[in-house]
Amino acid sequence: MNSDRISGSKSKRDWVAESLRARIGDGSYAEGARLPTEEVLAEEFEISRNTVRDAMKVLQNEGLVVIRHGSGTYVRNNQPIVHLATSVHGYVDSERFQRGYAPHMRAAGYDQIVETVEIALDTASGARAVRLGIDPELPIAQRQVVKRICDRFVEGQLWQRQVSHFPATIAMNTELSIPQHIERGTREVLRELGYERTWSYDLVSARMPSPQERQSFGTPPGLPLIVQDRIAYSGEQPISDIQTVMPADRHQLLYAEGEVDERVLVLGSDVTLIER
Amino acid sequence: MNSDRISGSKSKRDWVAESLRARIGDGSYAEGARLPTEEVLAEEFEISRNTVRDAMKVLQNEGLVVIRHGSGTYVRNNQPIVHLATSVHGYVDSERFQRGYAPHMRAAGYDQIVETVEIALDTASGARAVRLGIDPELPIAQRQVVKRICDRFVEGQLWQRQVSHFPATIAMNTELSIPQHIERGTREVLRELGYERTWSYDLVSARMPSPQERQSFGTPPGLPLIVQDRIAYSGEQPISDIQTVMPADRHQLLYAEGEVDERVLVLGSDVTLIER
DNA sequence: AAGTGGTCTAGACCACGGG
DNA sequence: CCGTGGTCTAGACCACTTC
Repeated sequence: MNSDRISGSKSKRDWVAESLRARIGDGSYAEGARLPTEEVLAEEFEISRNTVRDAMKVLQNEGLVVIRHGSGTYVRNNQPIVHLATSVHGYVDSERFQRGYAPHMRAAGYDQIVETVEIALDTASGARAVRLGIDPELPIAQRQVVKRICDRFVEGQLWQRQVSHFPATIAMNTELSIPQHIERGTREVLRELGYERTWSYDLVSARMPSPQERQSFGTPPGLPLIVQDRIAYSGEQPISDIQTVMPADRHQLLYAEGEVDERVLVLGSDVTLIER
Repeated sequence: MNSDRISGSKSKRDWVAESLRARIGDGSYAEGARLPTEEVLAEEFEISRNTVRDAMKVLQNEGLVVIRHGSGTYVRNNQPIVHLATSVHGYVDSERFQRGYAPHMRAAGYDQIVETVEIALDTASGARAVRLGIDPELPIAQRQVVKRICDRFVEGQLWQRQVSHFPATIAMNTELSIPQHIERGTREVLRELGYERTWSYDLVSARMPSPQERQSFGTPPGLPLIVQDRIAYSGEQPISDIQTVMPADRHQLLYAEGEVDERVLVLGSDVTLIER
């Protein structure tokens, strides 16, 4: 049944992982199907259950399987949920989620799109201070920023988190420092305050979540987060740093040169443009 | 010494991981320093070595420590090598690395920038076929693509890998299907072939590397890859899908609305623009 | 209640690196 | 060489889901 392990060539763990990987690849274990139990596999491969578990962890970290406590180990469904897109010519406003994203998600059959807003006063330091045009060496009192945390829930689960930072000199004692949804968006509020956005850039990176983040997002181990930082300017003055954190299995970013047109529709119907 | 574990509140593994995390956080274990051996920690926490190892794996997956076989476990150095940027208005050509990136890396003190080129004939399927405007249902013979694999090495280590796909109808039997560096870039070759780029978009995602990729890149466990796909068009005809895969600890993508100017220099001196 | 994965142990032995 | 982490085992018991 099993191609015998060439003794010494690799560890049992890797041998088992490779065997299972092959079975998943050729469809022996179909998508979504439950794998044999650890005990059964241990017998089949004539190794201890602990070693089977090690192999399972390898597969889990590759995102091939999902292990469910008390239930079994399943071949991970291909993540067809790829979507979300943002145009560099648009503006990822901290609270326009409802207008662009939520309707799309609802159309896709998801309900219960909830958005919560929190406010915190924070001190900018390091890279974020620099991006907001604040000298990180200044005393704390002069490095204050208003932090707006916007959590988007889909079906009761955290879908993405957006943390916006505004220099306190701009946002303190304005609508921006009130923990309440702003229907017209923070960009408009900034404009009314005399800081019209004239330029912006995005920084995109990826990292693994902390244990708390993994719990918040409900993501399996081995799933990275995409982090997008959009820094906006009014002339030479940085006015906001909007950070969006998204699990990589449900999000993909789209950046288009010039106008986004119907050609991107080849990607499928799941392209959402936030703000044009 | 240790804050006693509140029995039952959490697993020993998490308790130990948390303790070590705290020590790393407050500097008890400095950056780059070696942690006590697994055996010593097992004694200190009065648990078995296996459980210590489980805790170590947790920390490793968070990117906090690096475990070196035969040597010890070390607090991971912060990766200050963040950089690389690309402008959406530029064109990430499959081989312009030398002109934009290599000089920058050399200026930063890195030497030995090597680029290798391989060619393969492949069959497009699934999402990639769709992006290249090829019906995935067509017979294999009509779904052929020329695949150009471009590996960039820095100091003998794989730094990033670029895999370009061109429809075979365009690239077959042209300079594009010869495994040799193209100094003027593939964009120019396409133009000469009558396919001038008129539009493009990027898809950015992140995922964990496969075991082979981890080995190629020499990255530690728990480090994701950033994947950028740039799809270029000539009119309505997709002409290339250039995929760049980069470890997330050494790369960050920069997308700017309008022209990139000196304002991004606040990010530091490590901003490289590939092709304007 | 039965079944499945999660935690933990004690110990043996292997593989790698330079304390 | 010695010390370090890596692999593997057999088994006990716990936690979760419901096959």
